[in-house]
Amino acid sequence: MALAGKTKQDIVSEFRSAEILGAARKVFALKGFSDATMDGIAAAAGIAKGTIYLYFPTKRDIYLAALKEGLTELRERTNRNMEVVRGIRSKLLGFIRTRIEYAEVNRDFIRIYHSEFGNLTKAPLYDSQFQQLYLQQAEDLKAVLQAAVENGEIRNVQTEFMAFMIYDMVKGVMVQRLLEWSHRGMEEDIQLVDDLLWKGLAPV
Amino acid sequence: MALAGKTKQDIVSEFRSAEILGAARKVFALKGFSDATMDGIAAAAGIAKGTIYLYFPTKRDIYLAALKEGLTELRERTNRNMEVVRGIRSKLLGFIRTRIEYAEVNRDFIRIYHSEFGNLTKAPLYDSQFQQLYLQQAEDLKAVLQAAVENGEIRNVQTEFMAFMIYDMVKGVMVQRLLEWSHRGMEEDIQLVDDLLWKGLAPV
Amino acid sequence: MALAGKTKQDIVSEFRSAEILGAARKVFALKGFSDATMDGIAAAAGIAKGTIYLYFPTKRDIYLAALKEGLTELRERTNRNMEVVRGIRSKLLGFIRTRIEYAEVNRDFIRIYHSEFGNLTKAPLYDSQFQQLYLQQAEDLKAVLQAAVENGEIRNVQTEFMAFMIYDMVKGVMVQRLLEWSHRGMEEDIQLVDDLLWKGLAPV
Amino acid sequence: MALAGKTKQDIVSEFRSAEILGAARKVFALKGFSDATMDGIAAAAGIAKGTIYLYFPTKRDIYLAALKEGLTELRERTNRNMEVVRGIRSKLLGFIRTRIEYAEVNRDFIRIYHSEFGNLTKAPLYDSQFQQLYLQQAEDLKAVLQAAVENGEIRNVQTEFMAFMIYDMVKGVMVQRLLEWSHRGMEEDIQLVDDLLWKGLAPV
DNA sequence: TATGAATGAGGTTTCATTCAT
DNA sequence: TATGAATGAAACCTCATTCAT
Repeated sequence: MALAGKTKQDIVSEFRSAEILGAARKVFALKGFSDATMDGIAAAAGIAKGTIYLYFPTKRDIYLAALKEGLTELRERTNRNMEVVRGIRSKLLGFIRTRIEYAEVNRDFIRIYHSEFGNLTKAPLYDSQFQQLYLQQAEDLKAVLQAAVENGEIRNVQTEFMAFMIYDMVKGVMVQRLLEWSHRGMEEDIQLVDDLLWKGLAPV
Repeated sequence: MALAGKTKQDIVSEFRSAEILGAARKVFALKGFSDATMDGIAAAAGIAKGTIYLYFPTKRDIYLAALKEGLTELRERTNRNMEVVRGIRSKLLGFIRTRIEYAEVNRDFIRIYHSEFGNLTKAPLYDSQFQQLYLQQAEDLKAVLQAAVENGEIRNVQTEFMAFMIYDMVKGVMVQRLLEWSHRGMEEDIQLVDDLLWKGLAPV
Repeated sequence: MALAGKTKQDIVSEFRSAEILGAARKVFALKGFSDATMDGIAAAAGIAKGTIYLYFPTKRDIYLAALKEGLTELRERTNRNMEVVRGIRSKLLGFIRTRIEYAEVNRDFIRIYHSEFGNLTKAPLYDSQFQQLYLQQAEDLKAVLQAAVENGEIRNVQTEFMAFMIYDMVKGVMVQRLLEWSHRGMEEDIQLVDDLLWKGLAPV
Repeated sequence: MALAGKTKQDIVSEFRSAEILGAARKVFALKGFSDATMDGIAAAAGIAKGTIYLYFPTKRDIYLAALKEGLTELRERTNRNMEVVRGIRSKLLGFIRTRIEYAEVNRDFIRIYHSEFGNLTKAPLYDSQFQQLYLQQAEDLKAVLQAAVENGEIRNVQTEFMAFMIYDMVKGVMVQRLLEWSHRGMEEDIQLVDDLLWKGLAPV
C-alpha cells in the first residue's frame, strides 16, 4: 500500500534523508549537538550544506529525526522480542538482550540517545513529545510486569518503579559497554543483569 | 587575627567565587553548557561580565569547578555515611539515602552532574580527571561490596558489576524525582531500591 | 575555455580576495594593524564581516597577505628594472626610481610596509619569513654592488653595508614624499639621491 | 632655582614617574603600544595598576611621555656634541657617533622611537607636536650643513634633503645594530657612514 | 533539485579605566 | 597616596540559515 503510493521522487528523497540522518548521527555522536556543525554533517554526508535544508528545516530537526528514528526502532524491536516469548523471565531477558545487542551495533545512535535523555537541563531539545517516547518504554515494560504480578509470576512489586529500575540497569550496562569499561562478554553482562534481577543480593 | 590564615581579601574572594559558582550552577542547570552564556551567568550573579574572568579563566573552568565541587562533596558525604554504620545492608542504605537526599536539595548540581556524566559524546568537557572521579564512586562502592562478599553478608556476586548497577539504579531514582515523575515519597523510593536489591523479583 | 585552467569560481574567488585585500590595505594604512577592525575592513570592502573569513582565516593573515603581495611585487619590479640596464650607475638609478615611483602610486601599501618593517618591537607580526623578505632586498642590491666592485665600477666598499645604506636612503625619500614633507618634484628627489651617492659631500 | 622650588612631594612624585616610565619603556619595547597592557607595566614597575593613573591619565600619555623624554635627551645630546667641535666633518661625526652610541645603551627607547616614527599610519599616536620633534632634529642638522655650505666646507647641496638622508642613514645603522644584523664593531659602522658621506661610491 | 558563497547575530574574552577602601 | 576589584565596551571569530545561480 504505502509502497505503491511512492513516486520515484519520494524514493530518492527518502534515500537522501536517510543519508543525511546517517551522517548526522555520526557527527552528533562524536561532537554532541552544539559542537556539531552543518558543515560537518554536509561533509560527512558528501553533499553540499544547502542541500540539507531541502530535507530538514533546521539543525535541531535533523537531531530530533535521528533520535526519533532510532528510538522508534529500538522500542519496536524491544516490544516484539518480548511478545514472541512466554513467561516473565523470558520476556525480561528479551528486553535486556534486545537493548544490549542493539547498543552493540548502533553505537552512534546510543551515544546520542543517552546523552539526550541524560540531559536534565530545563530546556531540552526534545519537547514533551520526546519525554513521551521515553516514558512509553517504561510503560511498555510496566505492563509486562503488571501482568506477571497478576498471575503470580513475580512478587507483588511496585511495577512502575520496577520498570524504571530495569530500564536504568540495562541502560547502565549499555553505557559501560559503549565506554569499554566492561571487560566481560556481552552474554555475561546480560546474565548478570538477569541474575541480580531475580535473586537480589541476599545470600543462600 | 585572620582566621585560618585567611586575609579579609581571601574571604571576599572566596565569597565571590562561590557567588559565581552558584549563579553558574543555576544557569548551566537551566541551559546546559553550550547554551549558557557568560552574560547569563553574570546577570544571575548580579555582577559584570568582566568580573567573572577575575575568578575563572574560561567558561569551561567555571563549569568544571561547579562540577568538581559538588562531585567531591557528594562523594565524601556518601562515603562518610557508609562508614559510620555497620553491616552491608546499612551501608548500602546509607549509599542510597545519602545520594537521594542530596539530589533533593542540590537540584541544580544534579542536573549538571547527570547531564555531564550522561554525555557519551566523544568530546566530553571533562578530561580523564573527571572520568576518574566518576569511576571512583563505583570503586568505593565496590570495595564495600567486596568486603561483604568476603564475610558472607551477601552472596558471591561480581562486585564491580554490582557496584555499577546500584549506582545506576540510585541515579535513576534521582532523575525520576528531579523530573517529578515519581509520585512517591522520598523514603518510599529509598525503601523500594533497598527492597529490589535484597529480594529481587522472585516470588515468596 | 577556462583561461589558464581557472574556473569561473576561481575567478570570482580571486576577485573577492583582491577586493578584501584592497580594502584591508586602506584600513591598515589608516589605522595600523591593531586599531584596524574586521568590521572596518568589511565595511570598506562593502561586504559582510563573515564573508572575509571565507577568504582569510584571521585578521593577521589578511595583513600578511597584503604585505607579502606588495612586497613581492616591489621586489620583482625593482630587480627587473635593475636587470634591464647596463652599468652600475644605471642599475642604482633603476633601484631608486623604481621604488620611489612605486611608493607614489601604492601609498597604502607603503604605509603598511614601512610601519611593519619599522616595527622593532620584539613581537613583530611577521615571522622570520618576513625578516627574510626584507633582508633579501638588501641581498639583491648587495649582489649588484659586489659585481660593480669586482669590475672596478665603484671603489672597494663594504657592499653589504652600502646596500643597507642605499636601501635606507631610498626608504627615507619614500617616507618624506608620502608625508608630503618634500616640496621637490619626484624626479628631483631621485636625482638628489643619485647625486649624494656618487659624489658624497666633499667640495669640488 | 628649580631645585629649591621642589617639595619632598615633588621629588617622590618625580621618582615614581620615572619608575613608571622606565617600566613602560621596557614593556612597550617588547610588545609595542597596542599589545602592552597596563597590568604589564604595573607589574614591571612593581606597583599597583591604579597607582599608574595617579601619575599618567592614560596609557597613551605614558607612551608619549616615554617617547618625549628620550627624544629630548637624544636631541640635546646630539646638538651638544655637534657644538663642542669645530669643522663640519667633526660635527657630522659627532652627530653620527652620538646617536649610534645612544642607541647602543638605550635599546628599549630606540625600539619605541623607531617603531613610532616608522609608523606612517594616518592616525599616529603622536600628534603634530611629535611630528615637530622629529622634524626639528633634521632642522638642527640642516642648519649645521647650511653653515658648512656657506663657508665652502662642503659643496653646495640641498641641505634640507641632505639632512634627512644623513638622519636616515644613521637611523638605518641604529636599527641594523639593534637587530644584530651588523657583524661589525660600532666604531667601524660609524666610520663607514662617515666614509660614504664624504666620498660617495665613485672610484679613485 | 543542488550548490556553496554570503550573511550577521551572537558568543567568548581582553583590558583601559574607575572607584571604594 | 596606593591599591586592585569591578566594570563594560569592543574585538575577533563561528556558524545556522538564506539565496542567487
